[in-house]
Amino acid sequence: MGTPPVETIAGRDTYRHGDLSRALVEAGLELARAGGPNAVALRAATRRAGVSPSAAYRHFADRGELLEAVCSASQARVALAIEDEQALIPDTTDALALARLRFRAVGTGYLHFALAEPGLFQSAFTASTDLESATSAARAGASGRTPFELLTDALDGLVAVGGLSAERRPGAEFLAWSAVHGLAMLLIDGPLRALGRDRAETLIHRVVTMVEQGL
Amino acid sequence: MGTPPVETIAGRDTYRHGDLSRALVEAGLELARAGGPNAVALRAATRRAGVSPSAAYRHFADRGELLEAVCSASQARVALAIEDEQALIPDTTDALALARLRFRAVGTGYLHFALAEPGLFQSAFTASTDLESATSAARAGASGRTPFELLTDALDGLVAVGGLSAERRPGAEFLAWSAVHGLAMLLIDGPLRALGRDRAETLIHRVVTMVEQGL
DNA sequence: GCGGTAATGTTGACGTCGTACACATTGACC
DNA sequence: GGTCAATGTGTACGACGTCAACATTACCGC
Repeated sequence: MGTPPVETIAGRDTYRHGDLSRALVEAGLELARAGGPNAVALRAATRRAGVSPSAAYRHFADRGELLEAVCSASQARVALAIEDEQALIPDTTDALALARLRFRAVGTGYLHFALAEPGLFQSAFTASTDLESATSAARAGASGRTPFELLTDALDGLVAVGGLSAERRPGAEFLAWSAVHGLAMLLIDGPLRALGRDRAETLIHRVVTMVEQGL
Repeated sequence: MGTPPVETIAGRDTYRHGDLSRALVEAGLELARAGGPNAVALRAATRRAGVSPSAAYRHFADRGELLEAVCSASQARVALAIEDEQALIPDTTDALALARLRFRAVGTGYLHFALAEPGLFQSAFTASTDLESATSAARAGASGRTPFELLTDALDGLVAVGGLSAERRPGAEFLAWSAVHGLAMLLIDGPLRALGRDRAETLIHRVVTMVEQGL
């Protein structure tokens, strides 16, 4: 007799959670959105998932591994933002103009995401990542490409239509990335934090133009 | 009778410390050098200063204020690095060439410091700072100018000798800073972390050139 | 169907951190 | 010389990451 213990464990009727790994990453994303990478705490994430702190260790070796998963998920969102920006480009028969617009959209999409979701943006790129992992599937958007790959694609597209000489192509992704990433950091974290939306937009346009001309 | 308590408190014979504020900042700098801004812990700093944790609160409102002081000190070192780089420029009568070299030295000094002292560099610029505080005396080098001011000086110098049109001058500091700061981040923290010294040096040269041409 | 095993979650503990409060010590000034 | 403000100490609390021992359950071969 006696009623069986339904919901004895907060928000859960079974002993097993079911999909804790994903739940922790999603909780981590919320924490990152609100407070950046430093706010991604193991205990806070497990609390949100309705699970005891140690449970996280069945899925992640330590906090760093959870943070890395959150980082990958954040990068995937950056990729989506870039793809969205590229999708706004009107149809054109001018291949060169199109390639240029696609290239610019990488930068503007990147920067608009940084402004719209500073916490996620910081988590995406301040948590340490190396070049190999910058091209891993977990960080890709709808097209299956990571932000870094979307950038190299755009540069290759420029070369294909003569918008960039092949001799200047090698390493160009790092030049472009540096400029755009740096502006993002200054706008979010740094001395340009207090800049108004309009001024920020102007700067974004100028930086992307500088890259286009300076490559 | 009985011997008076000499050195009862670790590394100190008096109850008062004497210069705790400075000692804490210096301890904080060591921590930052070794582990970046996240490693700047109040308790660790007080431990190194041979003082109890609460003592720090007589000089800093909270950890954030200590971190900010460490940040200022780190920026002062960046300024010194830039000044050192500029001091290496050989004498020339060609005013334009000199202005260009002085401008480039800002970028290369900045980036060389980032590579040589990544922990300090991160602490200098990731701990949030706004534009007003980017021009405060605590962050200045030997010349009394902050890194940001050294950059604006170099740009003004370029305009003065015709190396940059006056119409392109406004906001140019942000373009230049973005590119250089972004590369620093990618080299230290980001995907370019594993790059060799030579490749990094090549990239540094190219980014500075891109800025020069793209301004 | 049944029992064992591996996967998954819980409990309790330890050492770290930031911070607050009450208390102790001391230099400096009337 | 006594008082006061400045400075440092001790103790405590809650949050954090992490570990080891234990509990519960899904699944797989019999």
